[in-house]
Amino acid sequence: MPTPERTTLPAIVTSARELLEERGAAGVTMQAVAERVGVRAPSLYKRVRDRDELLRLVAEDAASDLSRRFAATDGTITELAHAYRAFARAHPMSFRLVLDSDAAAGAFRDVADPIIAATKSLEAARLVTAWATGFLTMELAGAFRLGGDLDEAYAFGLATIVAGLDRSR
Amino acid sequence: MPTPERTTLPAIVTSARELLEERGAAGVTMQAVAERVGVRAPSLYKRVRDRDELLRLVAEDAASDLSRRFAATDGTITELAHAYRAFARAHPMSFRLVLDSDAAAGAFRDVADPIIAATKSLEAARLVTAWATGFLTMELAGAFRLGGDLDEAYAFGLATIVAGLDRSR
DNA sequence: ACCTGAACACCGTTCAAGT
DNA sequence: ACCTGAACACCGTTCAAGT
Repeated sequence: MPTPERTTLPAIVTSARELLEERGAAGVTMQAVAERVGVRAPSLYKRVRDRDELLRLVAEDAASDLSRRFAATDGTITELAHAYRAFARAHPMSFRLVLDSDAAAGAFRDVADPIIAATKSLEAARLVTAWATGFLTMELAGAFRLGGDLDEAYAFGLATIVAGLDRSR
Repeated sequence: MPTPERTTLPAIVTSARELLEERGAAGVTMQAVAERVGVRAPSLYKRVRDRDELLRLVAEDAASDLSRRFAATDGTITELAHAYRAFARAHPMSFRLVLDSDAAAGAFRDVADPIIAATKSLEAARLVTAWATGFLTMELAGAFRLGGDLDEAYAFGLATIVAGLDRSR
């Protein structure tokens, strides 16, 4: 006799992502997700193979958020860089999860396109993306300990890279 | 009646770091470390407050490795960037651990100095460090999926940044 | 067809008891 | 003074039994 579904995959992913931001990756336990979604932990395994797959789905959800933010800009490097930083600061744990190798499997695919379009070169896109990713990783990790205005530092970095790209043309 | 010490803190940190590289951060369990060091898990708590502190010590150990590599260069940006990449590829898990916020507490301190010395400016040092850190994070995560020679991409990035820095002077 | 309690293996950590 | 077995709380995961 069929039983009504008491939850859905999207609800599970959403709850997991909330827990990720609230308590960090270690806080995303199957029990906590299940409780938030109104079900017992074993039931989650009807929708998700295991915790690793759930985290991968969360990473993909975050990546699609980011590409939506990119799509909402005018497509210039400056605005893309701004949107990237806004995303990282709004969802720091998601940002870090997306950078995690296991979770990032395909998450960066859609994200890369607008940057390549803006820089008109794969090499240039990689340079800008690597710089922004490293800057934000270090900013979120609190690795910029020597003072200075981080907004300015971000602007300076972008301007310097753009200047270097112009010169090499 | 005193008991002879059956292990030491350095031995524990070394074993933990080996396990980190062999099995990833999740493989660094107190039991695995204890076994490798020839002791039972509860004994580790005589030398280390908890697993988090052990991981912090491992991160500091890795960071001091890196600054030793920096000290072995001639101090130019190019050589520093090269040494950074060589370290990341030789110890990918350690590299990622050092970037982890909890573990990186003070790990980056010594590492930053030679880069500031080479670029002669805090802003420039941050730009170069952010770019290299992001590049290596993405390289290790397999995020550069669109082909191309990564050695060339790394050289191109560095050259472009240096050109940009020259121009803005 | 989905949900659950019970169970298993594993983990971090504490602590009384051994030497 | 250090080491250990036993124990506790917690976690991911499986599965037979319920509806």
